[in-house]
Amino acid sequence: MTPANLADTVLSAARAVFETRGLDASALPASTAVERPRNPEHGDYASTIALQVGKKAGVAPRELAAALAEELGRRPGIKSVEIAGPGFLNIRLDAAATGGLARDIVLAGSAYGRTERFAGERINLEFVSANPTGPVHIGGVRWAAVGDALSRLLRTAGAEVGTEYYFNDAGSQIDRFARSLLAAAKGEPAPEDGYGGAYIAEIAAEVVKGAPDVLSQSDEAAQETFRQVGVELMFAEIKASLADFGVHFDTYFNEKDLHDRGELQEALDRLREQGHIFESEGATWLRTTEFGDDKDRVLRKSDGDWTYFAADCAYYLDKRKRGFDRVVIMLGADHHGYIGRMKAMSACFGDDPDKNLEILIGQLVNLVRDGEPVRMSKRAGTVVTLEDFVEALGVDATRYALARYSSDSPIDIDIDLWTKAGNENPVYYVQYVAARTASVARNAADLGLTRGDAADFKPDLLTHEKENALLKSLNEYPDVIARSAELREPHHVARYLEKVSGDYHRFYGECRVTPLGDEKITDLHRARLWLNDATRTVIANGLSLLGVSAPERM
RNA sequence: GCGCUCGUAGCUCAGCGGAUAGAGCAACGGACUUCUAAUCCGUCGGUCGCAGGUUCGAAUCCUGCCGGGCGCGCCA
Repeated sequence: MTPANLADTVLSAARAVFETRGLDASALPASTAVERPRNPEHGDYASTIALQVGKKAGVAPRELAAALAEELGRRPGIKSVEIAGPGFLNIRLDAAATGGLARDIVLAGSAYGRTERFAGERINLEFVSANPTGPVHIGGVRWAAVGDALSRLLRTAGAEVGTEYYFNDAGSQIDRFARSLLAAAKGEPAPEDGYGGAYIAEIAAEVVKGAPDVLSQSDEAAQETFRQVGVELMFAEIKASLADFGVHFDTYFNEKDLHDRGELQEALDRLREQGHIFESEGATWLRTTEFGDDKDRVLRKSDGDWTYFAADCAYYLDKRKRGFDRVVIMLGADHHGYIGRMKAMSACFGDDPDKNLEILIGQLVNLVRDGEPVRMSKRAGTVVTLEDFVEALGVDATRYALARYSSDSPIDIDIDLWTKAGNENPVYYVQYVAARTASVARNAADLGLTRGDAADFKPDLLTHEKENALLKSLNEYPDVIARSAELREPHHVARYLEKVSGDYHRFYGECRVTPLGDEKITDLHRARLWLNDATRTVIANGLSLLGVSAPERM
């Protein structure tokens, strides 16, 4: 029995009680949940439903709880129900009902944890979105890890997800990039407003290698070559470093296409139809203040040029036209000022900004060595890059470290901590369970111990306190995923895996899986092997959501 | 000034309106002739920033204040 099943059972028992007592069933919630009490004396699971609906239904919570306890106690799989405090229901399950899940988990394999929670929802996730003027830097790194994990989470929870990287290779930033390349190729110092760092010289050298006569051209023509080829090289490098990091995007979207296809004008027309456009001081404005923004925003400047915000509008409209119900954009904390205008823009299109547009803000990340933030990259000069992270920690530790914390909190990633081989390093702690379960399974196979047929599995043998705790944790996995996906917070998955890891290590310490010496193989050994393998399944599935490997050996 | 965000153990952080607020680190003390000790167990450690409010019940929701971070352009 899963927690979700139990919750349904509680609700149906409540309905039965309401019916026999002639109570108003509208006081009951559409769905309920059971929680796992901290204190083991409070049972395997607890329900607060009597507390929640007692008053509404006009019955004292304890009285309602008593009736519910009686009804619930008759349901299959439930060993006992006690009433505690003001009306808590403390529920204990039959060992077989809990233990049976170990088999279900093993048989489901990599599909364990999948739900249909978000079935039918089309969600667009945009993250990283750095322009190709340099390597992916620290601001994008957090979202590369978190955004990618979120996309995997949402897919596992049943959503149809499109990941997207938005860039602009035509703006003034790119001009500065091109001028910087040209200067580097000519051995001149970087322009005052240009880009520094060794990568500029490297890219410039690459360009010259591919087009040896470039420096004999006029500065104007040369700069154009550097712009085109340089952007191509830079973008290839960005994609390669993201790929090395395990991150792939379904769509790389160039702002230029919005211009070429006239989508900015289309967005403007659409907004005008909705009645939110006005002209002032020669410019064209969107009245975003109508929907709570601080000030109205210019879409088209008095010189006729489009603003960046106009492209944002067109891009949003483009995503919506492609059928995405939810447009999710992940930005760094320095961009949180955009939320107001973006939400208002969505409303101006006639959308519901609470539903159709989500903007997630990620706080700052520091890479820390010896207690001091690492500020500079060897290659990029002014900032720390994705490669710096991976070089310092490796892919697994980097992804785990970034996905482990709420994006709302600024974090320091300590190089010493995340490269340690010990339980103070969370990624090792969790991966060690993957290795340990694999090792136990190998040893079992060597001794001729196999799980046997699913039909012969005896879940009621798993009665040890540590077995019970581990089973309950494993059973929470689908709920953790669904909740994590709903909140857009992958860090819950990491925290959950750490909890499962602790439960497994404690189980391992007290419950021997493989037979000792010439001990005979028993049903208990086999039952524990099911539990061992179920643990490996959950750890492997969870780590894969975070893009982290589940090694067989360490 | 306005807006967003954070404030929980010495440190780094979890915490779904529920019961005695948790984990890791640090400190101290234990556990390997047996499945990986990269592990486990125990001890120590709290005005959940402050003050009100809502609630049967608040770290959690609301309001105000204090403190830290960030943002407030016809820039990109």
